[in-house]
Amino acid sequence: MYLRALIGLAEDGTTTCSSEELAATAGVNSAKLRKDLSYLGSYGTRGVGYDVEYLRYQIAREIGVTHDWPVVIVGIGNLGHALANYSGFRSRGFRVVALLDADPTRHDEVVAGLDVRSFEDLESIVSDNDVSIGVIATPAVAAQAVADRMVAAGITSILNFAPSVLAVPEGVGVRKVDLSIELQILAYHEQRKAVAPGSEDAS
Amino acid sequence: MYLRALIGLAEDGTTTCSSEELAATAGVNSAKLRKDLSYLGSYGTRGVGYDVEYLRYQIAREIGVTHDWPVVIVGIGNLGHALANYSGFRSRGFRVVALLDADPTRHDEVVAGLDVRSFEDLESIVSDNDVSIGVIATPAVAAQAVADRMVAAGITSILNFAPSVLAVPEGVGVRKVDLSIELQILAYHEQRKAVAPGSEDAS
DNA sequence: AGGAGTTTGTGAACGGGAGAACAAAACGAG
DNA sequence: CTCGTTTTGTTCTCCCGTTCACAAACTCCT
Ligand SMILES: NC(=O)c1ccc[n+]([C@@H]2O[C@H](COP(=O)([O-])OP(=O)(O)OC[C@H]3O[C@@H](n4cnc5c(N)ncnc54)[C@H](O)[C@@H]3O)[C@@H](O)[C@H]2O)c1
Ligand SMILES: NC(=O)c1ccc[n+]([C@@H]2O[C@H](COP(=O)([O-])OP(=O)(O)OC[C@H]3O[C@@H](n4cnc5c(N)ncnc54)[C@H](O)[C@@H]3O)[C@@H](O)[C@H]2O)c1
Repeated sequence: MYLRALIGLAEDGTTTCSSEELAATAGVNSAKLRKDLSYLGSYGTRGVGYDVEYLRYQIAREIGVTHDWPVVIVGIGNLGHALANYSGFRSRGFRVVALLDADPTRHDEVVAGLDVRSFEDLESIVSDNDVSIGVIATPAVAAQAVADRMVAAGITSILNFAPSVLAVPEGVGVRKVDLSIELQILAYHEQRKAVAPGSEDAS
Repeated sequence: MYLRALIGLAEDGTTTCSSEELAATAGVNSAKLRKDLSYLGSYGTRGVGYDVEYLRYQIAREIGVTHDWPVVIVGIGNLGHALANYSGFRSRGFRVVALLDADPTRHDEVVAGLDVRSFEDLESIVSDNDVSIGVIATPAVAAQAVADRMVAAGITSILNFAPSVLAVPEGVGVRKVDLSIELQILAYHEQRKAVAPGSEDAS
């Protein structure tokens, strides 16, 4: 989030910023921001603030997005199409190297300049491109099988959009994005507001 | 997550389950699950476990998804199309009542059985359908303006896919889904694995 | 050079979630 | 009816993220 805020500030021509400004831009408390940044090193100047470009590079280096990460997307349905066409990944250090789908009727298609390939090609694509990050956008029933195959092929980080709990070996990272649950959380707070007006907790 | 796990168990024909089973299905610790459920009430039977159907209803009621929530989606680009076509929302208690876009060339289109309408129609749609939840899938630069207008129209919960920090009045709920940040978190752990093998923290 | 004004970096207090552990409750067998 | 078994509900403790508050460090002005 700080990296994103810094990129925004840099685009606006800001060269220097205080922890207060940066925290406001990122939407967090300034003490938290300073403490977070202090874990990376002492990149600020007391009485002055942080150099936007310098701090931006330092955070990017720490996160590991100074070079591009190759990514494969599996499941080129509604969501897979959107992800493949999303330009934001490219500009944030990720490069989609392949789109895979189990459905042979999809293999003719070209999406975002890449042709949809067979899921069978996973292993060769992963080893040829040194891919370590995979995105799962298949139906929930297929997600575990896809994940198993990804892990076997050498992928060690998975972003899962399917609403299912994935079991993976130790050392493999998984993050889950579950849109229905996000909506349900909103609905819960809505209901609370309706039931107990005045005592709602706006988080 | 528990609700989803319960639905899965119910589909498999399970009528009763222990906190241990349910926790394993949902991917959490059983003590945490019991504590979470205890906030809703005492719906289990000691020595037996939980009745799947009963607990499912109780959780759905507590969350507020026993009836459908109307939802509007603003920004029918790549992501908006995917969301509009997603059947999972409907089956989890959400009903997309309108698709809005500022671009007039999109207004001819029909997506998922709904025609894309002008953003100008927001106010009338919200009041006619009693909509309280809005989804933002526009570019980041437009997100704040869209949010302001949503709030003015009466929407009190926003799910934001644009990578920007939204400022909203007290009492309005906002949740953010940021796919790039999810990937960056994965990349960070990847880099740590590469730099310090053996000391990785698989979360 | 020195003092006033800023802003960082960090120690200390706070709050809350997560897990271990156990008493209370339900059930079935004898 | 009683005892043993199972499983919940809850307490207690630990740990970690967040925030406050302040000394240290830097700039600028006189
Ligand atoms: N569309 C959305 O906006 C949205 C929102 C939230 C969650 N999701 C979740 O994302 C996932 C994908 O959603 P969608 O709407 O794109 O579904 P979809 O049905 O449109 O697409 C799924 C694709 O996966 C492919 N597939 C199926 N099994 C496969 C396998 N074993 N290996 C490789 N590919 C396989 C199918 O051929 C299809 O092209 C689902 O789990 C859904 O719940 C989607
Ligand atoms: N496509 C993805 O997979 C993806 C992934 C992550 C994040 N996002 C984010 O989601 C948002 C949408 O992405 P996208 O790929 O669908 O972009 P897109 O450009 O394909 O679609 C954006 C749509 O919003 C409409 N729009 C623009 N300004 C508007 C306004 N003021 N009011 C109403 N509608 C407006 C445009 O006409 C367009 O149809 C972006 O903020 C993007 O960063 C997208």
